[in-house]
Amino acid sequence: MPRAATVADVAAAAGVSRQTVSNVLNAPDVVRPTTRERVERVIAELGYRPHASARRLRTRQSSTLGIRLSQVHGISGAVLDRFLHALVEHGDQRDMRILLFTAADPDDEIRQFARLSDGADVDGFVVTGTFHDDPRTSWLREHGIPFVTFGRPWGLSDMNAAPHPWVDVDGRAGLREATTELLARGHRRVGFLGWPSPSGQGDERRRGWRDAMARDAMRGVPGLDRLDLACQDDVTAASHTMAAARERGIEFDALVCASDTLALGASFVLGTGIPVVGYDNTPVTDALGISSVEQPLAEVAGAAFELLMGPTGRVVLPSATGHRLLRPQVIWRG
Amino acid sequence: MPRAATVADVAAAAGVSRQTVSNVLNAPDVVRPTTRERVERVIAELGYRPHASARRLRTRQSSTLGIRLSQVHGISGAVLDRFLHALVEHGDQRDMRILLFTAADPDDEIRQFARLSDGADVDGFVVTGTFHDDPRTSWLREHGIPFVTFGRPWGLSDMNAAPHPWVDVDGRAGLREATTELLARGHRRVGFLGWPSPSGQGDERRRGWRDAMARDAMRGVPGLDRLDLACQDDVTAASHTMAAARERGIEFDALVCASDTLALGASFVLGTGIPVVGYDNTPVTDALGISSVEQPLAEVAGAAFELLMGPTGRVVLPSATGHRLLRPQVIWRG
DNA sequence: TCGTTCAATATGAACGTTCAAATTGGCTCG
DNA sequence: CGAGCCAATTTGAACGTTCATATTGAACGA
Repeated sequence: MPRAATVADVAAAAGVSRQTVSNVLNAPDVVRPTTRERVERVIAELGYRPHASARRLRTRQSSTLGIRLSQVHGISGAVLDRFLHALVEHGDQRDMRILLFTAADPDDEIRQFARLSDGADVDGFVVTGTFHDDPRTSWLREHGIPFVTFGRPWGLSDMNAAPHPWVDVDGRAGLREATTELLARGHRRVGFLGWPSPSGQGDERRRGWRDAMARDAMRGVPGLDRLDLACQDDVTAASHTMAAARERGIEFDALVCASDTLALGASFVLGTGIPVVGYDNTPVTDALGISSVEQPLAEVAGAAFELLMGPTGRVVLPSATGHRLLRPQVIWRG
Repeated sequence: MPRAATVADVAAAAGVSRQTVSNVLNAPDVVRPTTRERVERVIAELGYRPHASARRLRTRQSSTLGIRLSQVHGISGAVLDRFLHALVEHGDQRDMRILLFTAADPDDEIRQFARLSDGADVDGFVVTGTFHDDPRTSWLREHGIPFVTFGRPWGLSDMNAAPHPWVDVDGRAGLREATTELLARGHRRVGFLGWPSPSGQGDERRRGWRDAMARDAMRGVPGLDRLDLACQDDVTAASHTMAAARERGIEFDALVCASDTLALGASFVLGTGIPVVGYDNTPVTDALGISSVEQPLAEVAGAAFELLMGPTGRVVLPSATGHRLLRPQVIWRG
């Protein structure tokens, strides 16, 4: 393989200076059209491609975002998968790359933040799975490193005044929509199977179900609390919880769940007659014909870039810390 | 945030030259211990971290491997997930990074190869999901770009004389082991549900089942072919195929499958009495208590690096194209 | 005593790009 | 007709590191 062409080679072959070649690539409008065409032709002939590291060294930006590849997370691992895919595709359009790293725990993740940003490996981070009093976001903020979270900053009184940009999916709206539709289809005793409180996302989803139930149903139905179940995010636990509820004499018309894992476990007990709605639209629910709430991951990825880069071509420390709350979509099946 | 420290800063503070600082990091043994300690102390004080892009520019290697993040892959998406995780962790130890890219089809993937390697974004690639007459591997070979495949070069008469390094998991051994164990437990009519031939991996797994059946069972059992079923890799298709077989009067003691997807579909029809073994050990089988063959993905990742870098610290065009065929492990459940 | 050798460290250049500032030359206008 | 302007292009330097080579000084043998 011959040595790769450089700007100097292109410049010589086209009879212009290095800078003009650079301009053809980075600021085409300042170059006279005839010159531009000539240079472009030479670039194509030589198969010239700018050396990424040289460019990064000079411009002092890596055009790369870091994201933690979290440890496998049960049945809904596909969510991170799809999110990653969306990030990479969106990044392509913006000339950004995605670099993976792993971490054992939040502190370790902070150590990786330091390593990657000190080494100028990345311009910023996409932080997933935020939680109450998240040490990661405060660390990044203190160190002036750009980032955006997928997940809102739980525990704040006013989400709109968050100290950093975030994107999230409105699980409450998702479950409200699912429940409302079930009620519209004539179901009355629509139950909820979620996670024990407190849980940021879990409680939001529960609220969505309550919203719909309080507004629409509750005519001659016992207290909502009887239909409100919770257990660990585990298939077997979900089955047990549902079976126990039945034994206590609680009957369900339909069920909405905080996750596909719970939906799967519940559907074994409820059988095929009673509609169950899960959350995350994992391949399993697709395969089994269970309805599910799907997060708009492509839009989440787009919003993440938008918040981090704005209309500009580079990652900036966002002065106005925006946010985006996206609506999920219910996929009906069966 | 103050400007990050550079080798020059460290050198000045420690009263040595740039090169000595560089040596402390890259060739500690040529520096006198007392000097080394002094420099190391200064490095710690200043929080110096080498600038990755500058180093890459100078050394002409990116210390990065590219891997395609393939489009969603049904129920066994978790496999790529876990493989990625293993790659990243292993890469950490070798000071290598993993860069993601996406591609719509093999030709597009080749275009990405060109883009990333011309731009010196990566030193090489990990290519997954090889198939018969794979244009990707020939392209990479022709262009002198280092790579290793996860998946053997299907279609060759002699795998040991492959034109490029590869790692793969011995699915045949996995299914042989699973089947042998079922026979040892007293099952006789052990069926196989796989994919239609020809299929590299699928046929290998079928062979594993046949190995065990031919060796151990077949005393007073009808022809193997009756117990050998195939359908698309789809839960519903698997259920239908099993149901149809039953209607034709074929009875099973146990079943081994080419994938967890098939195992899932089959287990719905067979119920809980008849043991089913899947392939890939996805979270679903774990959740449902279905046995499954697990691929040693961490070892695959290790072998990939080993083949690509050898004992050296850098990616090299492997002159001797080695390979590694790893044994999977059956996870018994239920 | 004086070259010779070798370990330890220092110096200058180079990797390929873009930034900042300088140069060129055609055009307008008083 | 010359000063002034502007678009187009060029030039020199710099980003932070490591390579290749040079320099230093102490130890050694004849």
